[in-house]
Amino acid sequence: MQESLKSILSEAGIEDELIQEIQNVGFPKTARSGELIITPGSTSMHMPIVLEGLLSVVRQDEDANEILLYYLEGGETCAMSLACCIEGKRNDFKVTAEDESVLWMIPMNYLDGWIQKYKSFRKYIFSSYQVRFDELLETIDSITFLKLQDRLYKFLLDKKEATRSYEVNMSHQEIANQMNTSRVVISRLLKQLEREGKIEQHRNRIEIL
DNA sequence: ACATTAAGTGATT
DNA sequence: AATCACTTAATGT
Repeated sequence: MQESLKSILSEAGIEDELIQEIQNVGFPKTARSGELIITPGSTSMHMPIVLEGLLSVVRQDEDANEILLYYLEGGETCAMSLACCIEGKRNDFKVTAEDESVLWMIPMNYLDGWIQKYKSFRKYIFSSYQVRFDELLETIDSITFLKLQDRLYKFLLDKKEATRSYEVNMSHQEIANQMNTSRVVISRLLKQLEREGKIEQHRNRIEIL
């Protein structure tokens, strides 16, 4: 696990000195599949780096409406919790482990200093923002310009990409929640996709063809 | 066998 | 595309 942290960081161009520090002050956190990692309303005191597994970042409003923003995979860090860290604000999103995951948690009080001291760290943070930002743009595009059926198909393909599996183990209800629409609508659209031969349905499971 | 939860469908707005 | 009301199918106890 220390190894994967090391290779992730050096991949990102971070010098050995800082890698050493990150290893010293951080600690590992494992999450079971389905576990909530960041809940809305909490204040995060740590910046997480994903070492293994898959996390989903979901935006939530006060009526518990939800919308999936993006997935986080190995090597990535959560830009949103970072922003919260630095600003000391409350989170207004939730992060869930979609899979057995391992995170490396770094106490936030180190971040400021590192950003000042290490150009490579600054670059790492900024580029992870960049990546997140691009993903958000894509999500916005999809919400604004795609018909719901295309959005749904894209949702499934993204999930496939993220999990590297042709199986999506979600109920219609869960999908509807993440896309902020109703279960009935999802059922109808999935049925259509099935008729078009793009997917195959089973209970609590969808196979992408 | 029965209850519970998931999925399918027509009608209406 | 959302909601209602209802049916049917799958699964757990």
